[in-house]
Amino acid sequence: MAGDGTIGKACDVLDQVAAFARPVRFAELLESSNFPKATLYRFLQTLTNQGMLSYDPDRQTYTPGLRLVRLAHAAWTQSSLAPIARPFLDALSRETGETVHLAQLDSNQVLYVDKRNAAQPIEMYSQAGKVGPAYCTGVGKAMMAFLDEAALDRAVSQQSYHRFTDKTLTSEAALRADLHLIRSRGYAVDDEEHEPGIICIACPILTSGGRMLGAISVTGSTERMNFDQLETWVPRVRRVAEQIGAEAQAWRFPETRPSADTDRMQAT
Amino acid sequence: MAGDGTIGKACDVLDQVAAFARPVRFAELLESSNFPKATLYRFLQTLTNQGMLSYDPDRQTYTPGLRLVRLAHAAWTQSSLAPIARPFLDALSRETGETVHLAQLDSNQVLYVDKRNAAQPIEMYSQAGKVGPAYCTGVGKAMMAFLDEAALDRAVSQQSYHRFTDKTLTSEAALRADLHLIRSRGYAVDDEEHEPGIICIACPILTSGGRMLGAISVTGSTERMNFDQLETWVPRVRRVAEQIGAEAQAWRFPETRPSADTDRMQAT
DNA sequence: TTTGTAGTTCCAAATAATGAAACTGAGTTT
DNA sequence: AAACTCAGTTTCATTATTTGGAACTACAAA
Repeated sequence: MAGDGTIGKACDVLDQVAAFARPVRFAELLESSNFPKATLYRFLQTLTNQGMLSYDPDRQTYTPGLRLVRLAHAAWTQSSLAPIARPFLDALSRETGETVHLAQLDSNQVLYVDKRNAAQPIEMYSQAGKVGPAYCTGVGKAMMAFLDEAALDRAVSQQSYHRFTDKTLTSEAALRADLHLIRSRGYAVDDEEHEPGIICIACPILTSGGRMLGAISVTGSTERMNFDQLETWVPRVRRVAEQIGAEAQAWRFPETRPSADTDRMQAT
Repeated sequence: MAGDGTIGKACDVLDQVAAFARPVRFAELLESSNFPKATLYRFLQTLTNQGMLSYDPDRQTYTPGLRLVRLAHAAWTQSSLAPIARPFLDALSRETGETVHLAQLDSNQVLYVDKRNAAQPIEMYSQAGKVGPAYCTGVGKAMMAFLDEAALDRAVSQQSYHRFTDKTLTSEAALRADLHLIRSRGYAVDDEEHEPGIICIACPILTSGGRMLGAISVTGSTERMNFDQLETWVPRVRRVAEQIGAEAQAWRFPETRPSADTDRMQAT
């Protein structure tokens, strides 16, 4: 992808290891990368040494390392969005009784940053950190619709347009039209475009200056409800999104921030 | 710390940004680093460009980037421990009704990888990814006790020995003695060594070859229970630790692993 | 023993990182 | 308005690091 020097290459290697959804051997990585043997080898050494990768000597495999978990923790708690949004998600989840998501845009994909699940208790990293397509999800479209022109063009052109269901929008033109509608209306819907039976409404989170920070959504299933029922939540979701946006903006210069991390650790 | 070339330096910068528990300006970073202006500047550029950092143009501040969250998700799901341990933690939490932790050792600190909270619902990243001291926590001591000699020496010498409470072990000698006991007995206790009123028992997770993978703990408070009551859980915790160890080992070559990630996404 | 496969090390050539110094530009003081 | 800060950005000759073909090792299978 990008190639800013040594650091860029190292990041590529990290992504590659992460892309295998399992512990991976040197040879496999070598095959799927353009790096020469020795070069890749040294990268793996260095990254392992740094804790960015972890190496299992028994099985001779690499996986993404624990240091990433540490750093991601910092990313989450320092983010200008997730910690602020947390209590709002709690409330929205309680009120609606449905699944609630907080997402941000990361290289034109949807990255789920937090979640409240209707049924089960929250599931740690196996939820947050997950990525999904932008062109066929509520949060994805809500976010793209509020990008500035240049960024929107880039985003639209970088979608895969894979047809997940009959209703998936599979062309730039169709997506653009929907985004236009979303922008004027202020919220996005996903009408089984990603998964059959799954519908959702989503609102963007914006600063007063109009910068798009992320999106929140409420998801339902066609088995339990129809679209009209789901759409009754739109005003509420929009208000919550506005509140989050306002609070996020308010932390202009936190100086001392009431750290989302300060909750008693009590862990031993 | 370590300095393997450009990559090591880049990782240092990431850590530095993460260490400020808030969005941080260029000048602040410059002050707290040894890098010359231009060098640091270029690192920040590149890392931001790569999504490892995120830059807020409004406030001119850097924070750890979203790409880290994505990568950490992969680290968690691909880890040979966390996904396997999950159902066991659920069970242990249900049975004991107490707070349960899964931890791994990361540069001789305790890194909490998963958690079940007695009272409240789970708290996302603000829990997993957190780090703590090893010399005065149950999981920390349980893990150190089962390191090989060289690694143990290193670990013991790298603790800070800050006195958190009256009961904190504050010397290498005292810690070594406790670790010796722990090793022979098979479990560790934390008797208010980290926080007053907080007690805990912890068992290491080992492969059959004796490699230490992590530890689990059950935590209680002196207000609700005494040590004897808590220690009745030791056999159970030990058994769970053994089971996790066995399963972790069993995934020698998963080929297709029943991915902890396969839970229906249903997110839009 | 030979052959093959997977991983590791070497070192001269190619490339990228370095950092002092100069520059910019928005805001402030004289 | 000119001079001055201060925070951030760019330049470029020098320096240090990365690079990768090829040679090597270790082990397993034929």
